[in-house]
Amino acid sequence: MLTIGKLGAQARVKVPTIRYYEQIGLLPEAERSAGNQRLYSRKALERLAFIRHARDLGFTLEAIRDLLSLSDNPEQSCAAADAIARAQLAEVESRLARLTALKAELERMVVQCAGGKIADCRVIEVLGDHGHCMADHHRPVDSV
Amino acid sequence: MLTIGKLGAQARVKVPTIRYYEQIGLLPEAERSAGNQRLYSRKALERLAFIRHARDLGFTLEAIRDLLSLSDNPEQSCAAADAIARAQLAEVESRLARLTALKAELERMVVQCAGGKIADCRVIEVLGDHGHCMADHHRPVDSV
DNA sequence: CTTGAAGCTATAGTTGCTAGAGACATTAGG
DNA sequence: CCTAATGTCTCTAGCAACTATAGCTTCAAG
Repeated sequence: MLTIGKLGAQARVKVPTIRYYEQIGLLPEAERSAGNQRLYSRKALERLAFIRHARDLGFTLEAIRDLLSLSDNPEQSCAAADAIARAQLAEVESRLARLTALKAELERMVVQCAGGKIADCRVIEVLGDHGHCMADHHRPVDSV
Repeated sequence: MLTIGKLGAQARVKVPTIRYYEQIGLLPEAERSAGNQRLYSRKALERLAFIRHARDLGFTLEAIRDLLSLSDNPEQSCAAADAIARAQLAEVESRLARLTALKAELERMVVQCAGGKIADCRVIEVLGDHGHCMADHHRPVDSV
């Protein structure tokens, strides 16, 4: 049995984050020691590793909740999990496209800034005028 | 003079967002009509367009605050604005790299899911096991 | 002159954590 | 065995950057 600190170290998840996951029901309530400290099994570590990995891949906690409920009921069809992963892939591809356009524009801005005064600064100028845009990146680029 | 709704439409910024920007001091307090409604000049529209564009490019509100104070003092050197833009570019490049790795893994997951039962589903399996990772994307991928 | 859209303020909610306070538990060293 | 340091507990509040709701007032069109 692992204490919360060891668990966090093994899964590379911070301790308050683990407690937060328990609070929102993503992790079951942990067993407790005589002194009321949380104790975790190897199974709990696997579940947390699953969550950590899915977060790294950009899944929201809601999507992870779905995936976990799928893996808790392994007799169902794989289609649902597949759909979640496909949706996630589409999202990632869209973000990639927008980020690429965005990178081009930032590079253009930086190159054009010739080290003069603000008054001539292309960074400021480009930011002030949509007409200078080369690409259609005009949708919120919020989260990976 | 524009009402807040017209301003929002022209800059493609939602009305509550404009009020929020005023509240946090990113926009100056607007003039008011006799009936206490906010009125905006063309200058205000430009400032809001600047913010909108910078947000699209992924600048934080804090970075935008800095850029705006630079553009309010056009006699200074351009170096600070350039530094902000360069930092943003570096951030975007790092996100691009991680997203690309992530996309590869999601594709692999989707391909491997052959439409069977969850018990054989690679989506779940890959997410549960860091050993399956092909790329080093194991850093928080939080925001674009 | 009426009615419906648009505006106002204020507050609370969102996502995914992170940080702090103050109290109790555990462990390593002397 | 005692103590000091570290770890853990609960609870609350805070972060970014909005978004939504409620309950009101104002404005513009017909």
